[in-house]
Amino acid sequence: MFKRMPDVQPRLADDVYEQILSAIVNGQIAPGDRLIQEKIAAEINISRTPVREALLRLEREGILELSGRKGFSIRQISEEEVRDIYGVREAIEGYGAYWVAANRTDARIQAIAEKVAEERALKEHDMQAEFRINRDIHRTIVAQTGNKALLDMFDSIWGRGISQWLFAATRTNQTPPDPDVHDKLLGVIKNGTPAEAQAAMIEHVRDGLGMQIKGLKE
Amino acid sequence: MFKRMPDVQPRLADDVYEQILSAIVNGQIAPGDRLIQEKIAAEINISRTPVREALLRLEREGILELSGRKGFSIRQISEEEVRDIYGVREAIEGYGAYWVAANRTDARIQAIAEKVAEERALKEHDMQAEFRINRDIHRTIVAQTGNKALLDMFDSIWGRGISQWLFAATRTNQTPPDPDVHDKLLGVIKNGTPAEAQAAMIEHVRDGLGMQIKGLKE
DNA sequence: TTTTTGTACGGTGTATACAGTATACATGGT
DNA sequence: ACCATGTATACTGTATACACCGTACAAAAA
Repeated sequence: MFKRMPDVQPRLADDVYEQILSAIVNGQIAPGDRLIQEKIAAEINISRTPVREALLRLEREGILELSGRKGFSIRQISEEEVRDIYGVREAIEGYGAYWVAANRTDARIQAIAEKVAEERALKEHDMQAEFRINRDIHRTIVAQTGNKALLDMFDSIWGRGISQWLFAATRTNQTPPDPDVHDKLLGVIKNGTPAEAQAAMIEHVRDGLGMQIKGLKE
Repeated sequence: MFKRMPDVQPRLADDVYEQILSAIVNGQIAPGDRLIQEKIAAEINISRTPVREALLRLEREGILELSGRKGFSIRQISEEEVRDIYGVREAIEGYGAYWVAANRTDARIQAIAEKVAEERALKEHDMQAEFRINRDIHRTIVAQTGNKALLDMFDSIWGRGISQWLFAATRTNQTPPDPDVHDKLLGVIKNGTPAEAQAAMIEHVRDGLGMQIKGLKE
């Protein structure tokens, strides 16, 4: 009763972090835009300190970069880095698929199936929505392992690709939003051996890399 | 000529970060010790700001935690978290071993062999030295992929275990520093199929987990 | 014009100052 | 002795102030 005090006092920096990140995902901040500490601080009526903390965190996560004294901006990543990121995804998500297939449960399969259904039900096909649901599906698979550290890695590696993903996706928007692909993947996780599930996931990720590179090259 | 200006001006926070981290690895900071921003700042004659940035980063990386208003301290992790960490290691390092075996090169094998030799040559068997060389071996394997993102993940996940590892190792210091284990692993990477290399690495990591848990339980 | 030099400005990094709150300790009542 | 209450202290989090330096632009020299 009387409401419990939270263990750790909230930090403005966390808010700012969330706001900036979702602004990137929503396309309100584009590559090339300059993020100035004081500007942001003034805009939301707080001081530079928490804003700075948020920006530094985003920098460390590879999402932003600091260009000399011209402020922060979305980091442009090279093709090699994209390949690297997808390599990590193979490692993490492949492991996740393996684990889920090895520790199969109705509840776990169900959780994933729900996300896939969400994708199928998706009406608006803007890139941001596509991105989110796609990430959610993959994230849900990894989340089924119950391994928090693994999920952290997942979030970390997906954070890096954000802007690039959206950029490439916008270019090659012939990209069909085929939920069939995910259905197939789910099928293997549901019925295949762990090794098969892992292989299917890795192949699926590789396909994504192909798209990405194609979008980058044009 | 005339020396080049570094692209980005150095930050005191990075120094502080390194210092605190190595102080942890060297055992100068033990679990339970309280890290107070002002104290640290005074000790190295800088202001609280960069110290705070370093501490926040260490907190985000799961190495430190903030306990109310009692300052930061080394984060104690549960057995479940240890298991999680080792799961991630299986994913990342298993992938690394697979990759190296699949893209075998004399130079790559050599680089790893050198580290293993270093371990064998090790004279002082204090826990910190053991920890470092062990990590270096594993890190070198992953590094051979040339995948920077993967290496980041490696560093990230190893950072979390530091204190726990040292703690457990100190307890069960019957732990023999057997370089044979790593030699065997290297052998599989050198001569086996990629799948075999991956399996060997995963098994090796699992053995490590066993030790860790044992040390934790006592 | 073109190039150099000066200068104001913009932006980060660091230091300091302020506010708020949990913790610790002391004090007094029982 | 023990518990409750008050009060000081010790931290963190946030705001503000200062220092420094690269950039941009303007003015002067060629």
